[in-house]
Amino acid sequence: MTGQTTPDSKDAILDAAQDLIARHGYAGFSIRDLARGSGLAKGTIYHHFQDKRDIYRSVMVRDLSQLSARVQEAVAVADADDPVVWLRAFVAAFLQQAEERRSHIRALVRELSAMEDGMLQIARQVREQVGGQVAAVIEEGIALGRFRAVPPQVAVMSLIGAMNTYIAWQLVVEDSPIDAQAADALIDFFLYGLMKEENSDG
Amino acid sequence: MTGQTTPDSKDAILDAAQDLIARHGYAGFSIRDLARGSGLAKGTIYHHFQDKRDIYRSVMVRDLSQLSARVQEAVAVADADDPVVWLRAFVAAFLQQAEERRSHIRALVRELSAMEDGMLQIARQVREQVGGQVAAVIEEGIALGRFRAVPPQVAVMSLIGAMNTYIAWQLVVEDSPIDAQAADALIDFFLYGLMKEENSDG
Amino acid sequence: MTGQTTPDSKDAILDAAQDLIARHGYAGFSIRDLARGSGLAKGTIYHHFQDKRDIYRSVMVRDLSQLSARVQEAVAVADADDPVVWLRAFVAAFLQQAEERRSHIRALVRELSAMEDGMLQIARQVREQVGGQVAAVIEEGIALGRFRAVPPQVAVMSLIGAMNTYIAWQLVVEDSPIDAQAADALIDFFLYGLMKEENSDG
Amino acid sequence: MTGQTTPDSKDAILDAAQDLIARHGYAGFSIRDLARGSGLAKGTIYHHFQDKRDIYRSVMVRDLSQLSARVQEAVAVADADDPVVWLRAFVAAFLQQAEERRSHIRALVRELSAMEDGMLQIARQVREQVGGQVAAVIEEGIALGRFRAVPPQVAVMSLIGAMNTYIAWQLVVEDSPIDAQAADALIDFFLYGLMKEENSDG
DNA sequence: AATGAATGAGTCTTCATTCAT
DNA sequence: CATGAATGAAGACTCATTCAT
Repeated sequence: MTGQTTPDSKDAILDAAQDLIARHGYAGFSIRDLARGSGLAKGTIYHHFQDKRDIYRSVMVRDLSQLSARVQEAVAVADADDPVVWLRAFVAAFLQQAEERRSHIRALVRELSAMEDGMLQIARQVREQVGGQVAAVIEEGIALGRFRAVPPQVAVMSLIGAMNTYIAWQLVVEDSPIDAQAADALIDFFLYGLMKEENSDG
Repeated sequence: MTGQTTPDSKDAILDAAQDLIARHGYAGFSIRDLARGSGLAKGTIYHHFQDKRDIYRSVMVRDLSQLSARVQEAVAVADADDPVVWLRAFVAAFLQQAEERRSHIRALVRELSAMEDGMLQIARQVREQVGGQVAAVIEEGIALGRFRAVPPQVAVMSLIGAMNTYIAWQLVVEDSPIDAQAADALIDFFLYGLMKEENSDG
Repeated sequence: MTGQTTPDSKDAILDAAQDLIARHGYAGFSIRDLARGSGLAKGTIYHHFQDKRDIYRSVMVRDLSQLSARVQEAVAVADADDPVVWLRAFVAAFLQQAEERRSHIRALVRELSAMEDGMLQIARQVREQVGGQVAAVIEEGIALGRFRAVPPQVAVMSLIGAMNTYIAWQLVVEDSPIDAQAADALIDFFLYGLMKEENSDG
Repeated sequence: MTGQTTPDSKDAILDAAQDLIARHGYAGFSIRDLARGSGLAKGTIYHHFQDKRDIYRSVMVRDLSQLSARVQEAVAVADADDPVVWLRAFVAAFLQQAEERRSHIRALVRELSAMEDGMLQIARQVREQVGGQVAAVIEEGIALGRFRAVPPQVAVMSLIGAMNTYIAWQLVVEDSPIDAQAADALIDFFLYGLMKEENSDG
């Protein structure tokens, strides 16, 4: 009943493409490899997608929405009433996502600047969605009198920035896994700067 | 004054390559374009460099050292005795550098994960050099009793992370210039989290 | 009214093919474009025709017979007793046909030499049919004592040749419409060479 | 001393291309075959020419100028004072050229309508050059009182048209050689229509 | 130091065609 | 009658690189 368009091999292509883009970037992956990787003929790929760019675009759209959804979902279970708890859950989910999708992160990072306008809008949406949620929680914390009155955007940038840099160096440069303890130190530092007088969460 | 060995066309190649890499990334730029851009013949390029990788490596080495030197230089004039003043100068210099080298930043961001080991070591050196300097200043601030006792690496990551994220979104995604006020808010938030009881710097 | 066997989509394909062949020639048109142009799926085209060649052949057969029929028909109304009147009517009909089917003419011209034997036979038939008719009229004129005794084939070639060259340059090279006055001058010159002593026709 | 740019392999490519275009037309010949035919690598072809179109253009330019030059040259030896002699020489040279370059003629005929503007201008120049010469001779004949006063363009079209049609059917459709006797009849018919009272030339 | 000719593997993409549904 | 998924060969063209001059 639902418009099922046999997304069988289209997904196979997308899967293989995601992997290849993660490893070699846009310019660096070839349709030939994609055919090999997806088990389909080159022609078939062009039956499902118009372009190399079209494939790239589709992969990125799919991935960004997955990323967003997964973080959302992970955060949903946290106690929504306590901003501190929520933020800790968010950091944990975000870093875990990164850990699980190492190579994908690399691709995103690498291709960020090569993105075309259509893509960037999607990226912007994800940012606004995720960043907006974090900002809302921070504002709530301020309203509750638990956080001091800082511009929420600045706080969001600091938090996500610290995480991103940590991820970039840990996963991309050092090629070593996420360290839970380091992650804790990170959120602690952030919360200290954010909170009023009482300790982080002790 | 410096021992200039008239590396005339070698620099021309490097200049053209820097521009091209900034625009298209490693896999996306071609020797043909490089020849066109530098005004030399393809053969000549191979007379000066062994490889495409060799060109890439050379560009990155030159750029990273320039980046590092410029930040160093800008920070040198700041009052080295007051950690707060130093950190503010550092943030200003770092962001200004980014502003001036937009396209180069894009390239660095994009190519980070594609870097080979040799390159990564250079990147690591820069990080250690720059990050180490920041960490040293923070440690000094802690020793002086002006900052609270946090793991310096965490603080460094938070500061550089916030800046990077800000830069990435401002320059790469939004394509708009660095905003001095936003930069101030950023360092204020960071310093508040870092300092003991007194306000950021008044 | 006519025994129409509802060859619905077969004609749609032929129509689209005629247009495409006119524009790009045999090797230059693709089944994909044909599918797009006819509003049918590629598979459907192969349901109606065996081959790309088969499509081509069918288009040409249809077009040549249309061409022939239309000229025939136009000439039928002319006074069949006066060869001069008939020839003038023929030239007029021929040139008008060309005017109406510009692009088709182009295709025919372009593909003439690439035609396979089967096609050439059809072309030959048309030539013999049309040329034979003209030759017959000329012979009749000779018999009536109005034309001088020339080899009819030579006369036919001169007339059709002049028209073809005129058409080729006017429609194909210059891309400008048929000029009635020029057409008159053409037939006048021809008739003068053909006729005995009296003037062309006043 | 002359700017010799080693036109060695460039000519080899042009030669092979001329042959292939003659046989298969523009859309029908492939760079791969061209490489094979010229004994060079695919890359080398693109070192000398920008495009497939560029190759095509170059071949046509070269051929058209050759054609024009050869006819010119052949006609130069004829008695320039007698227009009738000149015209007979012209027809002979033109038909002989056609005979010698069968396949080339086919290509020209076939590709006429696919020609781009640049090419058409060249074709136009050749036409004006050749046609203009013929027209001049006819005008001279009129001035000398040997030909009747006809619009020279019409006469030129009739003559060249008859020849072209003859060539087209003989070489392209029938694939049989030029017949000297038929050629004679052709020019005779033309001259009769052109001349005043005396016989063709006997 | 510099060139331009040459290469062949590789690029993305389109081709005509088949076939299960 | 009609489709759309699938194919692999072939399409034009670019690649990084070599080498004689």
